[in-house]
Amino acid sequence: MYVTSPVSYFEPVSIDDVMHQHELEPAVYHTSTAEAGQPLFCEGDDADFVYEVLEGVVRTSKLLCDGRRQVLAFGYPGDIIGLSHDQIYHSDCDAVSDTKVRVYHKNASGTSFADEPQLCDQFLRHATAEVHDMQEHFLMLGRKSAVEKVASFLVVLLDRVGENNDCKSCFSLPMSRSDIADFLGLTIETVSRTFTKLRKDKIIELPNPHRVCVCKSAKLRALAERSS
Amino acid sequence: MYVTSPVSYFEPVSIDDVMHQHELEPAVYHTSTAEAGQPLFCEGDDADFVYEVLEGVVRTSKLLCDGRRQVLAFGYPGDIIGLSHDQIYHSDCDAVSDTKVRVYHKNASGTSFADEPQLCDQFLRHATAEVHDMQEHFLMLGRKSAVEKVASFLVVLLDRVGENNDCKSCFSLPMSRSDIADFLGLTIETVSRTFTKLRKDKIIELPNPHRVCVCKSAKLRALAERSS
DNA sequence: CGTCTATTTGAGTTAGCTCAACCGTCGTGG
DNA sequence: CCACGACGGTTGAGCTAACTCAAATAGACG
Repeated sequence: MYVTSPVSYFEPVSIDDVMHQHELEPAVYHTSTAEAGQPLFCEGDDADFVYEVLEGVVRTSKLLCDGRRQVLAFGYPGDIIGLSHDQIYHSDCDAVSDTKVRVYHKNASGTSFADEPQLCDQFLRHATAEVHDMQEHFLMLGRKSAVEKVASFLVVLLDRVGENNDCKSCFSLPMSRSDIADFLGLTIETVSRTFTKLRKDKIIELPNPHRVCVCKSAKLRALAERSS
Repeated sequence: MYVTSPVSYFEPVSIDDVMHQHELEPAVYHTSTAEAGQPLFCEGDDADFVYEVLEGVVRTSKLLCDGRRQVLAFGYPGDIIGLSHDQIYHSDCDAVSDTKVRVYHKNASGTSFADEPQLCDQFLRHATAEVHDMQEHFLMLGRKSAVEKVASFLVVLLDRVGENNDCKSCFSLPMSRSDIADFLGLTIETVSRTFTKLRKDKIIELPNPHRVCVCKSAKLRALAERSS
């Protein structure tokens, strides 16, 4: 699911499994790739496809007309992107790193999934899980300080993609500081300063700007999880 | 749908209609009332019911352990409250004003709606519409100034429940300043000051703290819709 | 080796916060 | 019937976290 929440309750089930279970023809989907920086879709486009991220990371975002941007979510493998209630995408989606996706073609009959109940139920699970994650993100955007925001962000990634290296847990940060800032509702400078602060406090290490090693995950969680 | 977005594309369809269409027994739901201030459910409770607001206004919110609160949404008639991906509510829900709700009992088989495809499809529409509205709210929480936030909030209500009184459009504001503050990620004082500013600029009138008349809706929209 | 871009760091500013006082309404009890 | 207290809302004054603008640094790439 989307990386918006400090805790993930939802166990993703590949939509592929559901499709196969019900012997839907492979014609209704195919796989595709996108290079880092390439768009998958733009706000306003007809929402003809639903995407499942297989490899890499994508970013969904919305723009204000004066250029301010809000990153809505980073999509990691297993995440479903592009569900829309009205056949139009309401955000931009771009590949952050080189990405492989599975593309589901919308059923010709339009927006209804009622004639594919298993798929519908699966999408409903994804949608409600997404709502849940977005709610955590709300709490973060609305009520947390810069340190709490950055710590929360790192904890989500830690739990989702962290790999243990002798008592440290490391992961890559494919997105730019600007992406992180626009995700957390901060400026690039504040994000950078906050990373530096966490590094100076020996809570994390930054071998390079796109790699994080968490040394004191308990302290990091304490900073993030002032949430109940 | 939830009041989170400056623009509403989704035309709510009462779940009741869907139920009747498919001749589901009335036993699977009933109506209920809640007085202002009463809880409908709490974070952590088993998510046994899904609610549809019929009359009044409800509020969903989450708390940080130190008491900071984020109001996630205000639920107006037609809105669906309480969908969960894992059978547990992840927010509190309380009645803001005296409220009438329709209560849907979860199917005994558990979380799946696959055996009620029409209902599932309808819930999926609600869920994706909710995701859409939440995305607009993200932009607001993350990237807008206090004036833009308050203006956006008023525009949503204007479009949803505004009633024309000679060239003004009026509506009631049943929630407290504190609810509004926690919805917009501001403090009570900032909300109050912003209302005062809009009043002094003759953009709105405040006959009393819980009633708003919008005099210059174009100006209000301009303040809100710096969004694209 | 120079250029370009992303990131970090520094210095000063400000929007919104905190704390405190004040106001108006409403319900209660003398 | 009026005084009083409680509560929600408004206003004021000063503070601070995060912002803006600017400069320094560091890789990446031709």
